[in-house]
Amino acid sequence: MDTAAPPNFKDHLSQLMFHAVEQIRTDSGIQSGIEIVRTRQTDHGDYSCNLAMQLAKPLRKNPREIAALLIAALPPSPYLEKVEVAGAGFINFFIKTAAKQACLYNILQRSTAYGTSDYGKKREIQVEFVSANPTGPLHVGHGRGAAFGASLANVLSAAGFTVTREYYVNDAGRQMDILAVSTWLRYLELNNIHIPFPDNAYQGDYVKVMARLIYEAHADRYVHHPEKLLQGFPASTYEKAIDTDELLDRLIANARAILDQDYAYIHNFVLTEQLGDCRNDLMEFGVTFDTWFSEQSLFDNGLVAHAVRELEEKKFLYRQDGAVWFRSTEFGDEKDRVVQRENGQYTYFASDIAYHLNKFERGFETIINVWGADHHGYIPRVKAALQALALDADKLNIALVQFAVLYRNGKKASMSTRSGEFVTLRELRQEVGNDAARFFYVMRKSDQHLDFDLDLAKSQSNDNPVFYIQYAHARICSVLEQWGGDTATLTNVDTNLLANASELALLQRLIDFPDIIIAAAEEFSPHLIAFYLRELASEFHSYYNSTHFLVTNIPLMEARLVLITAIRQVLRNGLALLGVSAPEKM
RNA sequence: GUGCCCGUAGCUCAAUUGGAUAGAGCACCAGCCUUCUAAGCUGGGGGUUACAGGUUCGAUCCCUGUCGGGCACGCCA
Repeated sequence: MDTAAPPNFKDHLSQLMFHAVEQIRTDSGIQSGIEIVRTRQTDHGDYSCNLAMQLAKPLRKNPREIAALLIAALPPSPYLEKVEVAGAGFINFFIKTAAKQACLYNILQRSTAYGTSDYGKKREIQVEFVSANPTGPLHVGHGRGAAFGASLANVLSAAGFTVTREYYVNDAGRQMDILAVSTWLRYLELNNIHIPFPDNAYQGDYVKVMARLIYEAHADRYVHHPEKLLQGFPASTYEKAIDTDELLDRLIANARAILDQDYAYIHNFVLTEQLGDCRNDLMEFGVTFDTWFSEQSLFDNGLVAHAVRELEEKKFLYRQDGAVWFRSTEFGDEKDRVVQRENGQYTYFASDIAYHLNKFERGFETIINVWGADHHGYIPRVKAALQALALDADKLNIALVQFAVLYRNGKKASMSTRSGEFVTLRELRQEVGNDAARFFYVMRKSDQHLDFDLDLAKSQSNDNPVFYIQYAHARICSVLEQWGGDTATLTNVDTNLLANASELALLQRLIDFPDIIIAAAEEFSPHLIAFYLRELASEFHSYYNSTHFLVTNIPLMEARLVLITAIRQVLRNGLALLGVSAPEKM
């Protein structure tokens, strides 16, 4: 067989078509990148091109006629069996079986690198995802963003982009102050000082755990004049204000004043604790980051003030009702937005402008923000700010991820904190396992609501797509183990013997893998990988049931072993993109 | 009320972004294990792509309207 690795057939055909177009019409206006698609039916060949139909109007000619001209002008190719005009003017390409068979060695040789391409030309892409406030454990909603973002980043990287994975840490805002005060109140309780706990402070048990850690390490070291905490709030009014923001803000202000330097200790302690927990949780989930970007650093380095000043100089700010507003309506937003409050505090939006300005200054060619779908209303104002700063807002892509709804026993599992049903990502992972969680989260298009069936995710049955795919991998491992040889020795095998319909279909499926990765990268759609793997596994299981591999005819056996070894490799590589393991035994 | 997203088989979802006869999995019915893992396979029925128009060689996809569902509309993050 031919030892030279065949090219990507899509790219190859696209180039052939480009040359053909140049032959028949030099002023066609077509530069390159002529679209070639896979066909759905085998009698339409392997690949197809609709260019003739698109040229029908400008050339004022019958599309079938144009197709015939294009085919006649096509440069010769060693990989093509035949080319046909079909239907309304489709050009259908049939690839030589030998050329497809030659791809098998390419898969084995490239091993874990098979499927990767240089499509992205090493262009720099940043994917920012999760970015949950470090004020408590990650919940199942964050889980989908984590799984989606991690898989997307893997896919982009495999498609040849240089990817930076980033987590934006909201360590500067009011929410962190609320957590610090909540923890201090719990700590005071451990010191037998009981102040009614506000309804809108952090209620979770993890707050009590942090309080106990401080108590055990420092005893009553941080008990300072708790009576002053109620300043401005006599007991009678306190009870009434138990669920108001005014009370919370007063408690924060008083705690800062009372604790002074020690406030920073508690604030820093709870931040470190929660961020560490979050990082461990994600690491166990197979989700890692290159950069943990601190919101506080934007303030410390003067970047927020800098960004606001830029907007000021460009005349996009004005003062009204004591606050400073950004004229985002000039760029299509529904209303203008406050960047600095009446009390002098910058809004979250202000630091976000600085953050995005900083992202652009770091030189990324594409920036992807993975956000929960509930943030969609926030997009116009961020893009407006970028435009106001004379930046190319189209470089910023927002991937909205819809919520996941958990189902147990066919019924919605409540997600409220009180119910005791699971709310945290960690509990989900413990119940269904990391593999099922990672796979189920990306099994649907990200902008679709996800019904997460807990019972299905746990079930070890053919209904469970994760096990179905992993089972295909384990079956191959089992066959190869019983064969007993080393797959690395399968180098002089006559792959021409792989000629029946299911073998040819599997070959083409394996050849599709790099194109699937590119499509998933282009469309920010890792679910395409999940669907692809389901189909590959399905075709393999069918093949397995119809064909015996370990036959006495040695050349035939070896040819089939080469094929299933290649399938195993693609299953592994695909599962790796999704962060799912490929067990050798099940 | 205004804006964004969505509506595909009984259920959960695909459909190479405007292509050829709209596909899978559950569920239902009928079959396949003394042979490499039955966590598997084979066959069968199931559709006016919410509805009504429009654009063109061609529409699940684009435009308009209606109905239905979700989300967002703060000097919160």
